[in-house]
Order: sequence, then structure tokens, then C-alpha cells
Amino acid sequence: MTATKPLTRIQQKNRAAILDAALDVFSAHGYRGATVDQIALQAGLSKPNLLYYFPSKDAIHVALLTGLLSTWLAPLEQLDPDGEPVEEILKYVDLKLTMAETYPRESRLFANEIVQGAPRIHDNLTGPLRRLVDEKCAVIAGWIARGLIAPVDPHHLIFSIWATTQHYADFDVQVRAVLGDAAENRFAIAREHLRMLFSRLLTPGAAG
Amino acid sequence: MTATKPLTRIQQKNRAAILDAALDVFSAHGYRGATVDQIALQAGLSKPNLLYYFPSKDAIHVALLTGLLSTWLAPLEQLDPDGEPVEEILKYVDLKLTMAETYPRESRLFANEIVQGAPRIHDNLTGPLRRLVDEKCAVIAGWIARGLIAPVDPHHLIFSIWATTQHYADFDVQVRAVLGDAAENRFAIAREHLRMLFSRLLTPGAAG
DNA sequence: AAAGTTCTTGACCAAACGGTCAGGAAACCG
DNA sequence: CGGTTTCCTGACCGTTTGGTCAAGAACTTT
Repeated sequence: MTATKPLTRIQQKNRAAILDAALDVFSAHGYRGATVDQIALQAGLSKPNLLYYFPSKDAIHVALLTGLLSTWLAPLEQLDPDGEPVEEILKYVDLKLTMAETYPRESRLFANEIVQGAPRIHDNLTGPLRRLVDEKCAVIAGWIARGLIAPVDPHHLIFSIWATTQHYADFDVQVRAVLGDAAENRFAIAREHLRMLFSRLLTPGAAG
Repeated sequence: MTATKPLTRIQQKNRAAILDAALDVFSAHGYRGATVDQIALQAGLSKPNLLYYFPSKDAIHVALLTGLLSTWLAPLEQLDPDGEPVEEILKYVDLKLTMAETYPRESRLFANEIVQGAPRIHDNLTGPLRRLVDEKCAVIAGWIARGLIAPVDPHHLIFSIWATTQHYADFDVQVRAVLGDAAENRFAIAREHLRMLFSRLLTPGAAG
């Protein structure tokens, strides 16, 4: 039983500043590419002071990942088995794209971690994540069985949604580079594009 | 005029070994996460000997990226303006997925680089890459104008193709973790899934 | 075989890094 | 106010890292 004392006003402020700075630095340079000095500087703290709040660089990283993982998976949890199937999935796509637009740092943090083999959150992937995905895939499979959406592999459907939406956060530099001046309204156009992409895939009755 | 002497037999062998080892290490840990010792060890060379062939860690990285970029873009170049539009694009999707399956290290190398802001290949993105993409987007726009495929934003279509196919290389750990035992034939199922996804999007006449 | 070139290495270096520690400053509390 | 806890810092430490260098080994060429 670890009796966690309530945090001081100063502790709250500084821990939050550290985590925000760490999110900036880790998402931009990866774990190894980030330095404690850099995080401390951005948080407006000295390095020893930062290490007064977190015991190590690794601890900051873990705190970030675990703290943000539930936030990151929340949209999928909202997928409502009793909703209108196609619209439910399209709403999920829309929400994920909004997340990519609003929280690109979080997206890149996980992207960095997973591309490099997810050494620190692998258990979370095979555990909670997999359970959640399986649960929602069962829902989708149910919809397919009842003919409410076109038959697709539920897991790979979810992969496609993750890939297409997070692409606009993780590969933002590339997207902007390729679009040039037309990059400004990229999220609006992406929204329309992805809605069409997945609505055509899922709407039953189309050519199969 | 840099008169590049022809490479020795030993030079050829060792440079190749270094680049292959570097691809392994850089793709797995990112630029900053990779160490010269690690690359040297994997290449079967001592560190000073490795630095005899490449002047610096950075030079190895740049040589890798620039050397592989053309390979990586080759599939898009093959998109044939005179081919059957839907089938041409589906062929491109298929080829990109095959690349993700066959060359996951290369995919991850670029993923690492771009997620972290593409500091070393940014000029290549706004230059050659953008030109190639624009050229092929014009082809796609032409197909749309002639009603040969459904109207979609060509740029974002390409983004969707990149995202969905490279996902299976870049986020392989996650894909495997979520699929569990069913991960074995993930590429076969992905192939089917993506073919359906993009064929439904592009086949004209469907609900718009 | 001799000379010249290419290849390889152990030893070394300066900088950067994650982390420690003693002790002072500030905030809190009776 | 005085005592106690919390907060903060300069100086420091051991390790890792990218990179150098002088000198020897191996290969080529004549």
C-alpha cells in the first residue's frame, strides 16, 4: 500500500511543467534523442531540480506514456455498439483526426515509441490495448453479421483508421512539404477525404 | 568535378557491410539512439576502421537516406498514365504493401526521420518528392476529369496509400501485439483489405 | 622482392550525458 | 516568531559517445 501524499501547489505546477516540456522534447527527438538538460531548460527548471521531482529520465518517459495512453485510447472506447454502425465508425475516424490535429505531440510520442519497437509499453499493447481492440472488433463483426455494414476485417479496418488519421500528425512535415501552400487547410480536406474513404468502404450494398 | 576513383574490392565489401549494419541500427533506434560502436560491431569492423570508410556518423546516415530514397519512390514513378486507372492505383497499393513487407527496415528508417521533423532530408521532400507527387497527382486528376475514377483529392489519396501500407512496417510491433496469434498472415489479409478499401473508393459509379 | 598504397587497430581525447550531493533559500506551520 | 519541511542550486562524478592519431599489417603493383 503506497500511501501517496497529496501534492503541494508547487509540486503540481512543476510536475505539470516537466511533463509538458518532456512531451515537447520526447515527441520531437525520441527517447534517446532527448536530453534531461533540454527538458529542464524548457520546463524552466535546473537539472537537479527536475531530478528532484522525477528520479530519472526514464521515469519521466514512463510517466508520460502511461499517463497519456488512456487519453489516446478514449475515442475507441466511445464506439457505441447501439449506435448507427456506419455513422459510429465515421465519428470515430473524425475524432481520431481531430486528435491528430489537436494533439500531434502525443501522436508523435507514441509513434516514436512504437516505431522503435515499443520497448517501454509493449506489455500495454498485448494487454489492455489488445483487449479493447478485440472487444470493439467483436462489435464490428456483429454489425457485419447483421448486414449493417459491408464485410471487412475489423482489425485491419481499425489499422487503416489509425494509419490514415495519425499520418497527419506523425508525418506532418512530409504532408506540409508535399502540399506546399495548399497545406493550410489540410485537415479540413483530409476530413472530407477520409469520410468518403471509409463511408464507401463500409456502406453496405455497394459492389463487393 | 569530383573525380570519384573506382572502389576497391575491399572498399565495396566494407562499405556495403557498413550501410547494411547502419540500416539495421538506425531503423531500430533512430539516429540519436544509434551508436557508431553498435554499427561497427554489427558490420564486423572496429570503430576506427568504420570511420576510415565514412568520415562521421552523420555521413553514414545521409548516405543511407539519399541512397535509399530513390528506391523508396520507385513504385510511384511506375504509375502509368496510360494504364487502366483503378487497376494502376491498386497495383501501386499492392506494390507499396510488398515493399513494407520486404523492406521494413527502410520504411522505419524514413519513419524515424520524418517523425522527428526530417532534419536531414527536408530539402528532398520539398524538392524531388513534391515534384514527383505533383506529377502523379496531375495524372490522377486527369483520370477523374475523364470520369475514369471517382472524384477524390489526389494528394490525400496518396497520403492514405502511404499511411495504410507503411503502417504494417512502421508499427509492426503494434500490429503483431493486437493480432496475437492471428498475426502470421497479416500481410495477406492486409492486401485483400486494402484492395477492397481503395477499389471501393475509386470505382466510379458508386454512391458519392 | 621492394616500394607504394590501402587497410586496420589500440590508445587516446574532449564533449555530452545522466545522475549525485551537500548545503542554502523559500515556504509552511505551530 | 522559531522550527520543520519542502524546494532549489552549484559543483561534481563516472560513463558513454563521436571522433582522432600514429603506427603497424596486408594487399597491389612493378
